Amino acid sequence: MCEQKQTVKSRFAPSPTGFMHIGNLRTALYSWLLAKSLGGDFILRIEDTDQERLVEGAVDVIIDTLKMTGLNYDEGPGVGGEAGPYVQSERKEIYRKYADQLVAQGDAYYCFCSAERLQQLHDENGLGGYDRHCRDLSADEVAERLARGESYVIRQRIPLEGVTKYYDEVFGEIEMENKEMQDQVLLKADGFPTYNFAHVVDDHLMGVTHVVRGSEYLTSTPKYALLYDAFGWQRPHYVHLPLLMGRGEDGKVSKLSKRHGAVSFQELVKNGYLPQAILNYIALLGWCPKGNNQEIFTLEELQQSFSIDAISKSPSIFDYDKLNWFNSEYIKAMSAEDFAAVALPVINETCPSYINAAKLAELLHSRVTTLAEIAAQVDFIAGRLPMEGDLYTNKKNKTTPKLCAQILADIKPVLAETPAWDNDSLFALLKDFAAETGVKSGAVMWAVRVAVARKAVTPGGATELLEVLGRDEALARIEQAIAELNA
RNA sequence: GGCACGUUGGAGAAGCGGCUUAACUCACCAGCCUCUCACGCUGGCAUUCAUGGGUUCGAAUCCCAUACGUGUCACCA
Repeated sequence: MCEQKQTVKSRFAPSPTGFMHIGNLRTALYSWLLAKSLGGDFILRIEDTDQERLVEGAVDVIIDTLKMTGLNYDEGPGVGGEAGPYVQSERKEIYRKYADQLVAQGDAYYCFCSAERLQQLHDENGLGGYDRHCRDLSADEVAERLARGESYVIRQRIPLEGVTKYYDEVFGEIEMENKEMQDQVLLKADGFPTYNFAHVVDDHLMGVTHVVRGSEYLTSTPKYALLYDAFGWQRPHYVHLPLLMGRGEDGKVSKLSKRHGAVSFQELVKNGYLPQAILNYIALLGWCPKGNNQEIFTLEELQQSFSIDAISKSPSIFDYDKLNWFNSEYIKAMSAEDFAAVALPVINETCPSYINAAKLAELLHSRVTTLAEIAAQVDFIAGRLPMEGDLYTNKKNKTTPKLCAQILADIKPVLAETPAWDNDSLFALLKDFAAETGVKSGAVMWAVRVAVARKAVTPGGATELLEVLGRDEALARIEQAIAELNA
């Protein structure tokens, strides 16, 4: 009989902070891709062991994000599973039990040091760790202090000598001298476990085969490996991801954070980015399909071409320019109907009802990089803008305020009488008018567009704007423009 | 400061010892298209892969050193 192959199981284990950091989302994506590309399961676990940082509704944010991005999970809050509960605060007793086992084995010990004492151990830079003050307390003393009800934590007893190594699927062999490691806290004074302990216990109990997380854990993983060894558990495959960085205004690069702009998924969505565009973009930050020559991928395509060995080791900088490009590509790829469905509500909310909203949506479709730009682009339709600067003077079309006044005065009656009010007819009409009067057609278009929009850049040309505005409003604006020009 | 990891253009990156006079994408620049802009199209943009040594007939690709960068040293995850 051949050995049965263990099914792959990966997890996403965020702490509920109230928002989904884009770096965490990418971790979730890669973790999901890894499991799914190998036909495995993906689980969601909530790491809420820090009682001081609890945020209401934060778990919903995580679940909603996974739902919106299509990263469905096979086990976790809301869907259940054999290894539940999947919320760490509900597993407190489990950790206690395993911590006790470690103490009994001599792989962990009670520490009664006060916060003040620990504070003093740190140098002026906040560096320096624990001095192992309680590491060798006698059993009697421990029992006595426990009986007295002294506050304590449980610390991991790291070997003083030797080297711990592990193999990372991305970074390869990682070695760490045991003397470099701290006797980290496993169980806190409030009885909750630390991340360092809880995730190890949970990953084992939940059957996680692949631990996918950011490379900030690269150097603490030996301690976790030691924990697996102490329990006699099989160590999981480690897959550390290169960090997502941001470049600050000072030009310095550091871990992507709020100071670099919008970095949470919901913030980006609020700013008009499409979930799939965001996902596509971050998928390519730190990973690249073999021989890549394309950029746009669906989740299914990503899943098909995903492989660990194509994950890069070097950190990558989050680039809003490229995100914008992805987003505009995704917007352009939307059907006219789908785009109208998202654009129309914005248009109807800001613009008067007599305009041709459908036409406006059509004009906007190729001109918008985020959904949030819609409102900004239609401001001149929503209401008449004040005239700013000398828009009537245009070098290329050789227009001057005087010429424009003339053109507008002449064209107004023609526009008032023309039977059809659609772009094609209007365009033909203005062309003919230009030919008849001997004025450059570009000049006519320019004069009309500026009169009607009072904006240098508009989503559409003169006749398109006329169609959107409708005859009455267009004429009214032209009349106002003539009056202003002659004033 | 100790330790760990990284280093291909402004950004993401392909490349895994000869097919590379370093793909592809974003950004940028120029031109075309054109009723402004956008879209679209065309072209340009690293003689060089952090630097210095080596190994080799041959190196961005292997080795070593240096520099620089980032991460980490919490009763936070």
